[in-house]
Amino acid sequence: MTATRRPNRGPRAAAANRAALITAAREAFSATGYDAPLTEVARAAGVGQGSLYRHFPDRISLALAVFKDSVADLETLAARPGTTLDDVLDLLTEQTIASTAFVDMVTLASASDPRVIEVRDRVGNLLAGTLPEARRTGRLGEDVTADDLLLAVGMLAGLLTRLPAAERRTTAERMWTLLRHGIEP
Amino acid sequence: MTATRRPNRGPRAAAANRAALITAAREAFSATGYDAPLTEVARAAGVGQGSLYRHFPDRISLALAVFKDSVADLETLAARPGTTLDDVLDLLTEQTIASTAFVDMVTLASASDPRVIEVRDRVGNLLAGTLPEARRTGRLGEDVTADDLLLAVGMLAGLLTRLPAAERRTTAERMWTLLRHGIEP
DNA sequence: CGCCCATCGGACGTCATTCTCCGGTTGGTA
DNA sequence: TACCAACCGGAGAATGACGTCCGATGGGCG
Repeated sequence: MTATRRPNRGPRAAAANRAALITAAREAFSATGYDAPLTEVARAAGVGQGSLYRHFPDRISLALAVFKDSVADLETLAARPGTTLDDVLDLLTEQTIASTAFVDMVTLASASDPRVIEVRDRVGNLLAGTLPEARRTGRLGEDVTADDLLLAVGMLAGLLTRLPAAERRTTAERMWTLLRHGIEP
Repeated sequence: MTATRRPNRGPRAAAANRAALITAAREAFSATGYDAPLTEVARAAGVGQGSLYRHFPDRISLALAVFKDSVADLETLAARPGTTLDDVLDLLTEQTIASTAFVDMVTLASASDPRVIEVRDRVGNLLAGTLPEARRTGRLGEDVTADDLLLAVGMLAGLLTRLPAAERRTTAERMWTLLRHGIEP
């Protein structure tokens, strides 16, 4: 019955294009920021704009595909027993240095989009899970919430976006020690 | 000798237009951010684009005119005897809540412009002047520099830019207590 | 073997913004 | 009063990004 419509030129080229787009977008987001021109992403992926917009109707769906792994990594780490708040924040910072776009997306105007909200909530939740332990061990003030932590990372990202890539790591580390000290009791 | 060329239609309309442009720009920067369309500034000032670009050849010169007062206020405050680092930071934060554009300009790409560098240095210097006292009274860690403080304000501005105006004050205060705690010894 | 259709790529229309150019206006001065 | 230099405003060219539309392509199925 060949009931299911099977793509013709398809499954191969389509998947390859999709993958190429994600890779190109990851680099563009990293280099240029969340605002990177999609036109440029398509060019770098060696793909027409038509294909780009077919696979990813808007910037958000492309970004979600790019950062799917990032969130998964965070969740895996947070789920592992013995993981502390510091560990999670370290990873999140590392991701932010590599590309501010993820945090940008979650903080930006697009933050009103349900898909983005879902992602932010996931990050918020996995952060929240590590808070009690951090409070017990005196690493975190009683009045600091998961929201505060997200805002702090948002601040950091907001600064890094404007910095030339070369200075990001140094600056991020300076500011991060400052923030970490700030959230202590 | 009527030696000096005197403007004809001039001194009056020109000065009024200039003032109107500065006022309009201040509002636009505050509402929309440093990226506010200059076209809109001209419209709001009731002035043609030609006049805008004649008075202020580029965005930076307009912004410098707008924020001249802000820097002056900071310097006046810092020069007053008895002023502490906290006082200066409070004013700077207040200015940032009112409009992130000032800090944006100093942090952004345009930061390579000599005129902008000069302004940033002035702010850096007046901050630096209050550091010794703050260290003595235990309000500031030994290893925190004036640069760090500028970066911290830059972070805050980076976050506020992305927030709807209504949430700015609350968020700024939360993050600011966190930062202030962070710079303590 | 040849048709068919899912998929491809990029040309194109739209829109927002920047900045320039130039004909028109005005008021001080002779 | 009449001239004209300085100033005015806005039309519009240039740029760069977005998102759509459509003719071309080529792999699978009959």
